[in-house]
Amino acid sequence: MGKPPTTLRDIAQSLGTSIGTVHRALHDNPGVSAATKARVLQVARNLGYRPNLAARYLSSKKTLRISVNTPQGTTSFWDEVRSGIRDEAESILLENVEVEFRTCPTLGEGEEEALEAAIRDQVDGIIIFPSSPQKLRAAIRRATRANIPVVCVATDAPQSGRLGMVGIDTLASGSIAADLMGRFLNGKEGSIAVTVFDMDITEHSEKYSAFQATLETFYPNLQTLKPVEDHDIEKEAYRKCRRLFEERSDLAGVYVTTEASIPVLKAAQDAKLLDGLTIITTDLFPDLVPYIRSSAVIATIYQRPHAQGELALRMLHEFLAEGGRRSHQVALAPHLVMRGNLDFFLRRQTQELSAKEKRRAPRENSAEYAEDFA
Amino acid sequence: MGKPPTTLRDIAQSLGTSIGTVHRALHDNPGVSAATKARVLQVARNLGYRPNLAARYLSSKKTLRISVNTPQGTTSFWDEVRSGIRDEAESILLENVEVEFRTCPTLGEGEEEALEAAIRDQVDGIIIFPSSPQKLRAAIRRATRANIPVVCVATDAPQSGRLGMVGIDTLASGSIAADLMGRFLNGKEGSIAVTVFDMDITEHSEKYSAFQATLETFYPNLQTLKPVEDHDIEKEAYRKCRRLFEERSDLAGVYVTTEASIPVLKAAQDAKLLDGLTIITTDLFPDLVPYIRSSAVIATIYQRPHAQGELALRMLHEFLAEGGRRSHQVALAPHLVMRGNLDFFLRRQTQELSAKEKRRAPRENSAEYAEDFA
DNA sequence: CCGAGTTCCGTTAACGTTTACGCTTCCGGG
DNA sequence: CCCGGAAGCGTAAACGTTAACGGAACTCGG
Repeated sequence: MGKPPTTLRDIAQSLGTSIGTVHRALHDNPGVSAATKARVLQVARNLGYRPNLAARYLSSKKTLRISVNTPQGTTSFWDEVRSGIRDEAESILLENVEVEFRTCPTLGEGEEEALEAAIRDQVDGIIIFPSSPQKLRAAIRRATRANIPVVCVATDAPQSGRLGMVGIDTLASGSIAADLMGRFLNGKEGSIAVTVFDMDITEHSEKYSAFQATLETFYPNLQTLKPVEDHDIEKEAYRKCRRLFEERSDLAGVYVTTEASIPVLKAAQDAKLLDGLTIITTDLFPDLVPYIRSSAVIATIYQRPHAQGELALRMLHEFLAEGGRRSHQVALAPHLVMRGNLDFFLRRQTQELSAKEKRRAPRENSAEYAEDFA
Repeated sequence: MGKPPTTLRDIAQSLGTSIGTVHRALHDNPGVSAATKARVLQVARNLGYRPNLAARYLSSKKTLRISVNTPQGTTSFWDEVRSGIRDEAESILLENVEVEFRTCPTLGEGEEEALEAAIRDQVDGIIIFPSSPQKLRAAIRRATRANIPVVCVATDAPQSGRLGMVGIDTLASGSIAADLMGRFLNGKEGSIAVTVFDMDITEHSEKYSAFQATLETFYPNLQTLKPVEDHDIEKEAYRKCRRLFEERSDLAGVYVTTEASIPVLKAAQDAKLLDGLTIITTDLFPDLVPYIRSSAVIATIYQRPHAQGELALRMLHEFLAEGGRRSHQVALAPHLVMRGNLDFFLRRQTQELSAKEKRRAPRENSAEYAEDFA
């Protein structure tokens, strides 16, 4: 149980070699013959060697540089993600993480260039939002080959070799939206519109089909319409929705799966449907608040950007520090925001975005603290 | 920006004294005069000294022992809390945490004794569920005076000197329950029953009043009844609810704020009201699942026990390791579980409870890993 | 005035890793 | 034969903290 962990010296001794050689072998640095290297690796495995991180950090003192490649964004979503990353970086015990933000001004613009820049800069890890996964696949693969782990936030980039990804569980989101929609409409008949960014994005098509499936099973009197793709372009969203609203007289509700809910709401307003429709949106940002308060938006599904940022950084750091232990696919459960609990989330959001007063707060009663810091 | 942090040696040099003296002064160990101690403390503060945790751990190698005092529980809630604590303990980078579980077989039985035992054992920190805060107040104060930080989970113990607490935000819970209740009942009139453990517990009275307030503001045609206190005694819950169900013919819904929903559901069933009532419960455990599937329970508010456990341990560890930086009052947002997303939560629950396959999972592509561990 | 006991403080060896440096051995070209 | 260089390996000094030991000064009873 409590037997002391094996060290480099243990390995060296059991091989009759030196600690330096062992170190070189384990890090495949030059200066070791292939034969000894193999023997070292073998013994290390047998003895169950695991590096002592405290010693490593103390000795090398090299800080891990990680690049955060995210878009500016039109809502506060990405600000929250970034602040989650920052918070997590600061709270790491070994203070050896340094984040560099490479923020793209507009969605999709210069994403690949920013990624290449990060690789060129030899960062130790990358957190990225792949707005169009297939376009970035090659670049991500290049990073991985350059031995830089990449973690995706919010959207996955399948078959890109990325280390992992953290996002919202699409099934949980889509299903709860459908379930609420059905309940709120309470037996009414009609059709439901769903807007997405693009059905080519795995997450979006998954959300859509989860919504559709749940609605079909539990509320067969409601019918899910074909998805409206808005590509996060305000005009496109407005135009397509406006048209839909005028054409479908049996429309009962709308589920906006992306952060682009404002143009949809404007379209509903202009079509004089804002009060008649049951609208469920996604995310939470200032412009949406009045709609929630007035009940025009009955509920919104909060994708916890702050938590996404925290987890992405933690995943990357754990991997870089000890060689990856945790699961590399994190699907968060979304939060549900309605009129009643809206204030709770707004308070928390501003807290997380400023995140100043929560550190170094005055203390009450602690000798340890007095000893160490006073 | 990147100037090197101050070390013990820096302090010693700037004072013309030795590193040993500085160490003794900062830890108020015996062997330093009051005068020099004061000077050391002063200089340390001026130079902004912060201990290097890696060096500390490397040198002392003492493991932090923390005691987890929780009840056995009738649902899986406490199992999940404990497994969250275990997971977090294992994932801590410096592997210096050791948890001792002191589980009380029945609620409230031997709680104080277990706490005293932990203090006697000289643990470094305690995580506790104070089922009746006022009874434990004195004992918690004793722990704090013995310099053992105490963190409360799920329920707070006010004015006990406890280091901090992590739980579910009561306002967010109560309000969302009310908001959903109102929406689901969709304009119907009637009264709503609310069951709690005991109105003396801050959390429960807060949940109740949040529910009541939200319902009153947004759904004035619904009326919140006086709370039913069940004290987590099955018979009491059944009896009181059964009586209420027979007396109030205008009853439209029930909100169970505790994990003791089964007796309430049984009472509703026996009163032939299971289909007529809109029931919102709390927590998620196997016995509740069929009720959710059958829609007898329309929604349940999941209090995220696993996350509570993780955060409690993290709070304690951060405090012990670096002298407490984070906020010491954590209020989590609850999750909403309905038919649609039920499976997501069940899957995740079993995953968290077993928590074996997620560690040391086979890897795909990592040189770092190969180097260090292979 | 001497030894024993305090009080206060300096010194030093750990802890496990990284890194720079230095020492062999071996090989090919002059 | 000797020199330059490279490949392979050992050595040792860091990194910042803890903890044990030792020594100087001072006190006090005998």
